[in-house]
Amino acid sequence: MVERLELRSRLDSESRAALMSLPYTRRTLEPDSYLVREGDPPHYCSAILDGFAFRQRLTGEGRRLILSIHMPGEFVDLENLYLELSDHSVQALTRLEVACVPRRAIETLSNECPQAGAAMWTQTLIESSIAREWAVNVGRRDARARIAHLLSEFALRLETAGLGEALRWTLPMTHEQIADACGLTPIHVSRILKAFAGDGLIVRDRGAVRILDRRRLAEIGDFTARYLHIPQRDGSDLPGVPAH
Amino acid sequence: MVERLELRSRLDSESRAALMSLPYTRRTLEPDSYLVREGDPPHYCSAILDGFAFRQRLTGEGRRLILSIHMPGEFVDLENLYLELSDHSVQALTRLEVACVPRRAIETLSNECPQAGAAMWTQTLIESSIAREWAVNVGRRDARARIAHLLSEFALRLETAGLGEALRWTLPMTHEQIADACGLTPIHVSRILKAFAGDGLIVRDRGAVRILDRRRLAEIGDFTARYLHIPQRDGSDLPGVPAH
DNA sequence: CGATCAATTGAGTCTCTTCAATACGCGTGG
DNA sequence: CCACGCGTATTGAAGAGACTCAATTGATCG
Repeated sequence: MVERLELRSRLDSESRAALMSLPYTRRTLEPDSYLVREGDPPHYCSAILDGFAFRQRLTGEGRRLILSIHMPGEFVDLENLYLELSDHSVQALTRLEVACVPRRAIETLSNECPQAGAAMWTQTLIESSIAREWAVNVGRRDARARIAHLLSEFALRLETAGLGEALRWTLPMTHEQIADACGLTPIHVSRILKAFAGDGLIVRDRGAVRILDRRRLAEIGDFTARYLHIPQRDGSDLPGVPAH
Repeated sequence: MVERLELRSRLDSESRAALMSLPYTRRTLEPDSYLVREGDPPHYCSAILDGFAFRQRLTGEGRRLILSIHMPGEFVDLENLYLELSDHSVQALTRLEVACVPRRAIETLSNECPQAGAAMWTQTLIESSIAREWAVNVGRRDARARIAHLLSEFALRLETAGLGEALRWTLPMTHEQIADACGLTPIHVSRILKAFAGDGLIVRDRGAVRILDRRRLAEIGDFTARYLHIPQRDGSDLPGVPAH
């Protein structure tokens, strides 16, 4: 189950075995409960087995920005591996199953098996890349594009994780969460989602958003996939993303 | 000269020696010239010896967001070490002296000397943390606070690099660059800087901003230092930052 | 069947943007 | 040394996108 973590890096069997033999404890978390709290020293890194999580930071005035969404197969909190104190929180978006690995075990692994370390390092680099795109999104796009971009990124990452059909392309976020992910107010998010629904791009059911037309959302959201650094086997386009 | 890179990580003499013996070539770049171009495969990682650089990304509509500022003693483009294509550009902000290290040499080093690898990994984690804060800044603060935050971060990092006095606390950015760093227009930046100057927080000379009152800027900008992960020897406050 | 939380709708406001014109600083060349 | 040109900064006025406030609806759950 922890194996599909490293889709993106070449691992030999030895590294793979080392990763597989990491000690862990399984935990289940309810929505909104904290995996990591801002200001805590990090003791564990968790790999998501099932469900979604998100990262967030608060301003001094108590305003929130959601920084990223995490899916099954991803490690959360490798970001704090070598840092003293966590600079942000990680919370469960849905009911969440995680495998908690002691931080020390990961440090030891990456010392003894540089290839596995490089694979994890690579994941943190990809997450930085996503963070940069996120900043561009909230900093330089209008509200429609921000939301469309969020949906597009989610859809493509869902697909990459092999979960698109299974979850029926449903983003389990409330308007308030979407607003905090895009630097908007929930009221404005509501209006824009309504317009998207009217245009047949999405449907809304029970506080979640189901994606219907990825292609058009990608256009509206100025979405391109390069920043996700998804390995390309062949030269073909990624689905739902306009050519370059 | 490359030695001061690793202020934040504990390195034994062996790792230090390995880092010091990395092969490199020295290059000088004029302002605005590219160190890394979006879409290029990364062949080198550069350590800044003198001057400032910045990272940027463009939207499909050609709008720019500046993602970070880099100072002497920092590696740029470790971010692309294990990635196929660069997802952003790095440009010289001022005249720039860099030491270019072949990517392969760094990979080899981090395989053979995990401690040095961890030190570099740590630097990339800190940069992600800065990127997250940057996203919060453009996503959830008003224009005044964004600019004040940018100035505060710059001031503290200058100091950490030991360059505050030497450079007289001067941020060598045009209004347009500040605007692109904060997700604003240069016109609005101009107005706000004028107000800051009127309040005695800064002075402007020749398209650069000199910082006068760090403490007040930090308040206005909702600036706290945790996200920079600057190692604290003693329990004392960082200068120019309000006590938590 | 209230209670509660999320979403919706409308009206008015404000920050920041856009557009346009002008001024300034600085290097170049006459 | 001054005129010219260019990039950057400034200023004003008008407009737009997103926000705030407030009231209403809707869904879910005990």
